[in-house]
Amino acid sequence: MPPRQIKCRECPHHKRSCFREMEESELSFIESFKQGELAVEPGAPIVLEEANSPHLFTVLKGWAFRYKTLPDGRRQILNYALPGGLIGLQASVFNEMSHGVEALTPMLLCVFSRDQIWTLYEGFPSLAFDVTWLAAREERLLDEHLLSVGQRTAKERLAHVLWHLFHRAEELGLTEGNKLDFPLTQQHLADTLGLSLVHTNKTLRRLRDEQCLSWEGRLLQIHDAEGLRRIAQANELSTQRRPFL
Amino acid sequence: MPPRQIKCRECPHHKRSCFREMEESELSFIESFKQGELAVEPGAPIVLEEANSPHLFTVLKGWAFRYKTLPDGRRQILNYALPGGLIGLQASVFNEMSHGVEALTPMLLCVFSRDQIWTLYEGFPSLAFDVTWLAAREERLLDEHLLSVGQRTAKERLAHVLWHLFHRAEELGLTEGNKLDFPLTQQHLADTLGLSLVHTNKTLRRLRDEQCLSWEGRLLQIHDAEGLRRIAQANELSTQRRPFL
DNA sequence: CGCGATTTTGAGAGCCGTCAAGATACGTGG
DNA sequence: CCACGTATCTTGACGGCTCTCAAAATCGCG
Repeated sequence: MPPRQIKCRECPHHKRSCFREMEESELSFIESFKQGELAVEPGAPIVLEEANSPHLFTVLKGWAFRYKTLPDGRRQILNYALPGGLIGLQASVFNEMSHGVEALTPMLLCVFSRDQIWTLYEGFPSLAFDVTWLAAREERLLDEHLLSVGQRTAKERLAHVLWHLFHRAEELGLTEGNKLDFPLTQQHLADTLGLSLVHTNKTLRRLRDEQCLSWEGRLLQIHDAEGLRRIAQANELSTQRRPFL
Repeated sequence: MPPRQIKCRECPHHKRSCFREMEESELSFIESFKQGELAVEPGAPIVLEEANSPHLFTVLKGWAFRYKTLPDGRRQILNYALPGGLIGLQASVFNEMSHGVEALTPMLLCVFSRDQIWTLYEGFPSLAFDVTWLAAREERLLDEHLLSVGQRTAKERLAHVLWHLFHRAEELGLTEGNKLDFPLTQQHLADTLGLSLVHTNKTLRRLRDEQCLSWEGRLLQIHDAEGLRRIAQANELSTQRRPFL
């Protein structure tokens, strides 16, 4: 299909309040940097775990997840990519990927050539800094996730991810009130939290029984966000404006 | 104490084969960037979990660990910092820290002012790229750690960290044959792996009984590295040369 | 020599995993 | 519109890995 090129300076995402404003010169540089757009279907691989993709992506629309697997098949979901996320930075830096990325919903990706990243560092220090910013953000999310999997109980973990993902979606305007179109299955949650599917299901039931949330089909509703936060012992989150490439 | 300034261009670390070579201009820039040196004692905090340190550090000597804690005191160790590691990048980028760092051994740190990081991005794209490289490396280590804590059994986790840390130390020339001066306590290992101290101890005993390793006092000896790797289902590691600031 | 930190071992409990079976939902083809 | 297959969700029973509690041994150090 012929990619419908959206001009970056007209990109609706740059106008969202959760992203920092860009200067005209930055926008036009990114535009020249952009190779095209890519649409992928749910379940489709965006990067394979062993492969060495020559591309760097920005998420324009949809959800994806990053994961690693052990030789015997056990899978750990590392993080989720939502609009504004960068995919494939590790490959750009190391020339090799050590994790896979798979789409959860229909997605629209902005494609960059990873060779060009060097010209970005040479020509636009402010954008180079943004790339580092995004890498550091991913690191912080992983820190928080690791704290969960290592120290929290099953109930705490579940409360934490759901609370966390809801807030990330909310920042991006994907929610309506306390409602969210939530594309994960319970298996995804289990692989995210290091729990079995069965135990995830039973723990979920307890959270529902306690009126914290409801989840039917793809519709997730958070009825007691503060309760979830308390259960998870989570800190309030700081909502800084972030870069969007 | 008056910091004994080692000139970067004479810094012994830059000559190690695991680090990339730097150009004269890069070295002299880093030198101007350097504020001084800091020595810290074992157990001393380098960055506090809530604090907002104005500094960015490079490890010249010694071991430290990064951690997060829950309000009720449970602690998760996120990663270890060895010579060549960067400490405080998140603070430089976000103006806030979300984890603490504590020294395990006597350390020597190279101190930079985090305000200057911007001039680095403007003046030296190659060094800016190096900062991103290091951030992406930390991300990859966290990915691997999360896979461990989420999916591996106690025995597999223990085999994996010990194997992993031994190799990192080996790269840096801190080992002698299969011997390593290992500064962690079993409590550190437990908090790293998300296990209780007691279970960590018992699992360690099994690895010793199987002749995989021995550990007396601070002396760790790996007798069967390949066995550890097999138990952990770990991939061989790629030893790319990496930047050192 | 004595005290605190660390390591070690045993006993019992509980959180969570595995196994198994059914229920529900959804897309496809007849 | 119904039959059917696949994916997902749900629930119960049972087992085991890991936790907590407790106490003793060992080490490091002033």
